Amino acid sequence: MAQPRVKRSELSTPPEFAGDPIVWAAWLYYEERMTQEEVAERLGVSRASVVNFLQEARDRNIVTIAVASRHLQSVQIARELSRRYELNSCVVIPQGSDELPIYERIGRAGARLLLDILEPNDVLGVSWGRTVLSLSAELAEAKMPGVTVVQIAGSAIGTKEFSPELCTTNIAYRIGGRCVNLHAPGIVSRPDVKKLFMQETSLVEQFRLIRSCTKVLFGVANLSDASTALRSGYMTPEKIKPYVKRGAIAVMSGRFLDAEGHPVLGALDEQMIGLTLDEIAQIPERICVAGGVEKIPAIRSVLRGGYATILVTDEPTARALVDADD
Amino acid sequence: MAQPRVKRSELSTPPEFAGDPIVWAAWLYYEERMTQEEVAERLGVSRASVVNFLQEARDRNIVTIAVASRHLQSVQIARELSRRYELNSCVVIPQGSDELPIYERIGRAGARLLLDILEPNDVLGVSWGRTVLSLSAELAEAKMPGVTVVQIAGSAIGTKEFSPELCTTNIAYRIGGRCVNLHAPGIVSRPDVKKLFMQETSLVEQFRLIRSCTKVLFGVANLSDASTALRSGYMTPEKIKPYVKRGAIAVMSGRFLDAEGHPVLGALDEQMIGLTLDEIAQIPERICVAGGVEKIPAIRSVLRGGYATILVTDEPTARALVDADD
DNA sequence: ACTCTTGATTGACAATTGTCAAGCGATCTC
DNA sequence: GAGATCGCTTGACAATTGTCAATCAAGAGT
Repeated sequence: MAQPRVKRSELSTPPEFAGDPIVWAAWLYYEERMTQEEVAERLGVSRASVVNFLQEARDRNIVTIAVASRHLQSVQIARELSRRYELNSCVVIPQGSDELPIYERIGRAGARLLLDILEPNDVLGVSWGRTVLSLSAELAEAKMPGVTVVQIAGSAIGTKEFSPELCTTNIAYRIGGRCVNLHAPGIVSRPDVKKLFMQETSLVEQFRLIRSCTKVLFGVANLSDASTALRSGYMTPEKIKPYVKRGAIAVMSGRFLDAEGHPVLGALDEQMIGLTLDEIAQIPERICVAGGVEKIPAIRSVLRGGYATILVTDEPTARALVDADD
Repeated sequence: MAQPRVKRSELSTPPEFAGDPIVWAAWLYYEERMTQEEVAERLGVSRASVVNFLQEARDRNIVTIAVASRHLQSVQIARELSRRYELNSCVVIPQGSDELPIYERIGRAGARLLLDILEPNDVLGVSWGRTVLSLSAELAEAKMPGVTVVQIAGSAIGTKEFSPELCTTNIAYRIGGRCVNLHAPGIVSRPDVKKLFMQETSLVEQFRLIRSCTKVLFGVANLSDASTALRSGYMTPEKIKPYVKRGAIAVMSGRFLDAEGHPVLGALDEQMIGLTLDEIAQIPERICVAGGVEKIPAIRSVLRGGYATILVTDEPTARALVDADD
């Protein structure tokens, strides 16, 4: 039954068809449940090659393997969190291998969830940060007709591997939607400079769009430890000092919150270009992706303030949030 | 590090949360790439249980594993078929294990493709048959906003495990769309009975909807061998005799075609309730799911007649169709 | 014509995964 | 309350899968 074994290079294989054995190996293995040995025989290569084909098929997203986010939402601890903080929905990922940093693991769960809840013609506001960037990188490709992705907070300088725009462009590209970036810094030097920027017609239009967001996606940072905001030079310790003095412990989308979830306003707010906390709270569906024990107080603050309708986090953090007494 | 091993039944596990360990096993194994042993340790159960959990997770579609249909379309033989018969797209599945019947394997590929090409607000016409039924059973659950699924050919009596309505209801249920079944037999006893039926307001409305289909899905049957149509009592040998005499070799959606792909009309056409071939040809996107060497002449006839814009078939059949001389 | 480099392929071995019969405990029946 | 039954769990073994260093083919450079 087995065909004679031929090396791939001996077959007349124009380069554009080189994917064939990979696709077929994937089909036979994953859909028809043949063993790798059977696939190898059918394709006329060694089993080791089949292993390589399958690896490449996964890498190139020819096969997709994903845990449906609605099932993560039905996990007990997720339900408890939803009830406690009146969330529309909540995803809790189990404590797993520590090989990947927590924000990548949460980013992946957030990516699955985002695809499940995005609807055609949504306008998705996107803040920026480490977890949001991970989410954008983990997103599977999918066609979501008519979706617009807009940046809701001005940019920081950006390091080699991280620029704020990457969050929006990644997401927009993968879901095949329109991408609208804010062409403005997140913090300008003086309040009057902000006014100048905000009068620019392009920014006026962008803000009109931003205020029509149907969903928004953001992370949360601590003020105490080295967050992306600090490391990226977006904020400096002296700039945030007055906020800390007045009780600020958390930052979301560049804005400050105290432990109770109340906004902490200050001079800097008049220099920031991006949605305010009040404006974010107007958006119907607000997805917060954040986890890790060090962020617990900050996340609690966001939840108490009612700024999130959906939370994606990890198990230890979720337990701490449920156990917290108000 | 390992938690003490506790039996699931010793934990306070209200039945509605019984899925928890299954969901988490799935996440840890498939998303975090832990080994089953690590998962077992983390969950405090034996590895054998993890195997069972993962099995159940797959069965219950908590994890989905699927080969993207657009990659099957890029396979060489599929491109050749597309060029040869001017198809918009073509999916060819490789010859695999013979454990599953050919129509189930093609049904699965068709299911993947359907999800890829369905767009919001589509009106999908669905014929009925063995392969279409398999497709409907293999379809993954997904929300396709605003899609309507309509039956385009009246029903036959239906056997225990197969009723024509199942094709439409399955598809509609899984994509979360509206389901419109034809409440009429596929073949009535006399032409004047058909006229009476067609004047019924409910049928008039249904046919108006059917004629607005944006996509249509159908199989093909041979006339020579025992097709579903014959086995289900929908047609009888004596009824189809006149058609065979005049060259009919294929049936699609209850209507007859000759080897060249030309319609073969006859007395029976005036007793059939359902779309005519001409009406089907008006629909913009026409998906034909059919395979198996015995169906080659019938499929070729459908392709020659230009009744399909998308074909889902298997490799040996595809090769035969490409090699055929016109 | 020879050698070097690159990238795909392979066989042999190690690790992981699937199977299955036996075990265990909860619940039901008489 | 003994015994039967059902469903879930487990340990041990068998089968499958992943790894990796060695090999091979083809093209580039001298």
